Amino acid sequence: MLYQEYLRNELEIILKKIFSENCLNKNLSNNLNFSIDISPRKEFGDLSSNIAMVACKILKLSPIRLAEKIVNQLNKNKMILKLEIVKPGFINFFFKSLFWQNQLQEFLDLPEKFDYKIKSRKICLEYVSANPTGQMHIGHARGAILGDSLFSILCEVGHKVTGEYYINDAGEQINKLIETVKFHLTNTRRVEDEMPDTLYPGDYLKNLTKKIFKKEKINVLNEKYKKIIIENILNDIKADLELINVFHQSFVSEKEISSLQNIEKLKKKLLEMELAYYGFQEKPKNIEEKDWIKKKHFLFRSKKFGDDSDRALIKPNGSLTYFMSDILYHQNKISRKFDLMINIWGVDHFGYVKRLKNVLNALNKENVNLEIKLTSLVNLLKKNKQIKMSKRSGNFITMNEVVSEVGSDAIRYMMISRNADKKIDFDLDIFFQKNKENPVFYIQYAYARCMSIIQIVKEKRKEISIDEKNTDSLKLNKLMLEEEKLIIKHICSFYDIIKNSAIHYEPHRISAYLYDLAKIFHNYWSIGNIDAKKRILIENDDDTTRARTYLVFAVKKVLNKGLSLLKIKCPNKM
RNA sequence: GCGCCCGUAGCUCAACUGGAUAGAGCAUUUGAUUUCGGCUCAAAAGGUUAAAGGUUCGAAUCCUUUCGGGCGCACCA
Repeated sequence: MLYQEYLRNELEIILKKIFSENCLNKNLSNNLNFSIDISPRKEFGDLSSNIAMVACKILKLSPIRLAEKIVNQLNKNKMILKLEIVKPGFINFFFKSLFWQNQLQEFLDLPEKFDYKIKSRKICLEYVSANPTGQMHIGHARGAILGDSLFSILCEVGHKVTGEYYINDAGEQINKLIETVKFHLTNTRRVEDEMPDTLYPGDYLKNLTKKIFKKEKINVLNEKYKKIIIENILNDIKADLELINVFHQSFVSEKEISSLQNIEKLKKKLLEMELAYYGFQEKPKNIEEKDWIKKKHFLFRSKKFGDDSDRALIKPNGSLTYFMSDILYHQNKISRKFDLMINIWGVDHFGYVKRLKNVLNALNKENVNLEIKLTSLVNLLKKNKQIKMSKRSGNFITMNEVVSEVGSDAIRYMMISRNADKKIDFDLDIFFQKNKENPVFYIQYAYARCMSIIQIVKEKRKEISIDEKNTDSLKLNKLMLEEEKLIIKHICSFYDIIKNSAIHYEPHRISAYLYDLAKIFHNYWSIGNIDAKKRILIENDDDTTRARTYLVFAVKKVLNKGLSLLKIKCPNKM
């Protein structure tokens, strides 16, 4: 059992006992959320816990007094070298070396599929969902990679996840797309400037039109052609996504979901439940009186749920708003019986979050579990200057271009290494460097070093004869260095990091963890340069070499698994 | 005008969701290694966590106010 689980169990048993002794229901202790951490400082031992401070209130004891009680019980534990109680009430644990050596063995003995002890849920994870009206840009990549990484992580801990792409293949933006293609069909020789600004600018659609229609003369773009155009764009998007290893299991078409029948059904339900009505929309606060044209819409009673004004569902011309089609889509998801829906949206959709949740909760009797993760903006930097992006002129950097410059690994790392709600300054220059400043290089280099050790042992030190499973004559008591203990501690917390990353939907915890592990491993490596006895491979000392190589196996395993979860390559050589 | 998010070292970011003296990388200064793998390692310096108040054993984290930045608040996406 890894130390987190082990120590938690021990502490919980003790706590229950103390609760009973104090005539309290021992189950009260179940809700206590105490922590077990790697101690932030050496003086604080190997591990530390705040258990006494968290539990003291219910027990009406001072934290120190409670800590003493807990420590008294723990003293019987043979693996513990020393226990200390510090100031406000922390308990610091000092374990025997044997304990950590055993932990390494435990870690490598774990089965391939780790049991995270999480209740498996059926999850619909929606990401990307870029409109099929143009190419992907770097902002799309952020949502795509966050979504895709979350997909891996949620699957890893045991959830059943469907990665889904919602195709906005209906509505206004598609009309605009078709108009743009029509323009290119009939205006082949005109210069860009003459393009009306109601159309999508840029060369992409111009070239696409050429590619699809070649020299065919088309007068009317019927449904068949519309479909072909959208399919072509969608295929380009999928190809771009593949470049950064992003995939979906399910593609859902807006057009199919928002059939007349479904619309009528939803309209009827909304009216019956008095959630919607036909009426005039209020003038928004940021619009001048003179610019405001009063129109009659089909409106959601958003005010009832604390919104400033009621929100349009169906426009005067009968077409759907984005909001309405989102309701249809989510009702469709709900009918597919997911335990949880997670959406990755750009922060510009922020305004919809509350009202979508409100309408879904009102429409459905059962609680709707919808989690919406918003991603902030991405700024591209080159030579310390921001690369200007102008969607209006059509001159924006496509994701494709960024991939061809820095590669998929760099993009993937960068996009998940920051909390979603913070903007990213993506400095492309960093990823051309082959040094510590480039975090991807740094982590991959640690992995390559592990592989190098393993390779040397296999080829030049055959007498060592070791692999992950062959642990004959392995003497882990040779691992006595502080650096080795630190690595073991980190490695054994790996699965907790993944678990927390899944619980909070935060992949950046994994990238940060891998960076830390790479750091302490490089450190371990380099102390061998100062003191030959501390090298991993030592002449004339097979036992130590074997034990240290075994540790390297563990580091390799973690780096490999971590990088694979984030879909970043693990190079054997660099 | 209203709502939400953000503000942490000169720069780019962490901080296990309320824990100990707020940590990393870059840049700066100093040293080690160039022999398992070369852009690797160590040390120093750098902070009133935007500001002020409050909550409690304990606050970057929670509450209130102010300042600054971003986004949203018809339609369009």
